[in-house]
Amino acid sequence: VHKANVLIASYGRSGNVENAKIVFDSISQPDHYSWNSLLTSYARNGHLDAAKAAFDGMPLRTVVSWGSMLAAFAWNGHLKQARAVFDRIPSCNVISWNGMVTAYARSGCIEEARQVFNGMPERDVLSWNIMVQGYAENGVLREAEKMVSRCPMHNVMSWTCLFLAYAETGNMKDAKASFDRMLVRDLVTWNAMIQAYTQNEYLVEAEQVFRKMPTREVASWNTMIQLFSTANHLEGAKAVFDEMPERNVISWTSLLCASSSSTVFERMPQTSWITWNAMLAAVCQDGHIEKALGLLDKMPLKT
RNA sequence: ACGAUCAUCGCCCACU
Repeated sequence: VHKANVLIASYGRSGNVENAKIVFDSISQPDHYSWNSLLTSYARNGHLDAAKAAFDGMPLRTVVSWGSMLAAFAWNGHLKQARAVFDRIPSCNVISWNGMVTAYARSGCIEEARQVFNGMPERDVLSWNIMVQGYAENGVLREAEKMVSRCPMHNVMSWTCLFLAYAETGNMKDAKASFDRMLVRDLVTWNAMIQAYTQNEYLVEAEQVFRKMPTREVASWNTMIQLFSTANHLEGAKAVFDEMPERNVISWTSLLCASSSSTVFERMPQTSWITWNAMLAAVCQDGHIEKALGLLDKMPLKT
């Protein structure tokens, strides 16, 4: 049974609701894990009615089932219903509370989110994170900042979210200051820093940060390609590309954007629809209508 | 027997 349950859950995660249901039906004695997995498969993929039916039909509703249902409503924009579910949960845990906070925060009801957050009997890292992200997304940087400093755990993700919110305003002074104030940083933080500099065309600073980084990963290198690309420095971009220890689709696509060259495109080991769009854009820019149409024909997925 | 599988955030890099 438990193997089947895992299957249901993974089908659900990949959006394959039909298969999830088939597996579920093949179980002679589904337990509450099976039911919950089925429920979340529906919930995650927008099948609200099916989710409701599963919820009503299940023999035993655990706090997980309630949580799924809450998330299902929240995801589909039914805040009121989500709230109704929340109010009826027999025994809330942190996750249920977080779910409710998330529901409000994501719908832009940051005040309500805050109220729920304030009423929480206990909070975990996620609770704080959701609030920080919520404030940051709504541009209330002062509150986001307060949240981060009040948070008892040192949480990289919160710090990074706050940093990104500053960076988005284009005020690199504030962004840098918040970066410097961080007590903990991880790769993502560093990557975000060079990315922010690059985007705001502080190319020298970006490269300095890149050099200073304790470790690097593909994303860091990719940003360096883009750095040279924004500087119109094709040779530099190529040099980075050759120098980097490993490459992914994004590396290739970045190089493609820098060079607009179809030879790069042909050499690519993998492509994605973004790659195709990038190539298409480059070809159109050069006015090669025939080529563009040819590309369009060959495109695996048109958007 | 216990455990393991299910719900909430998941933050950084490519086209538009």
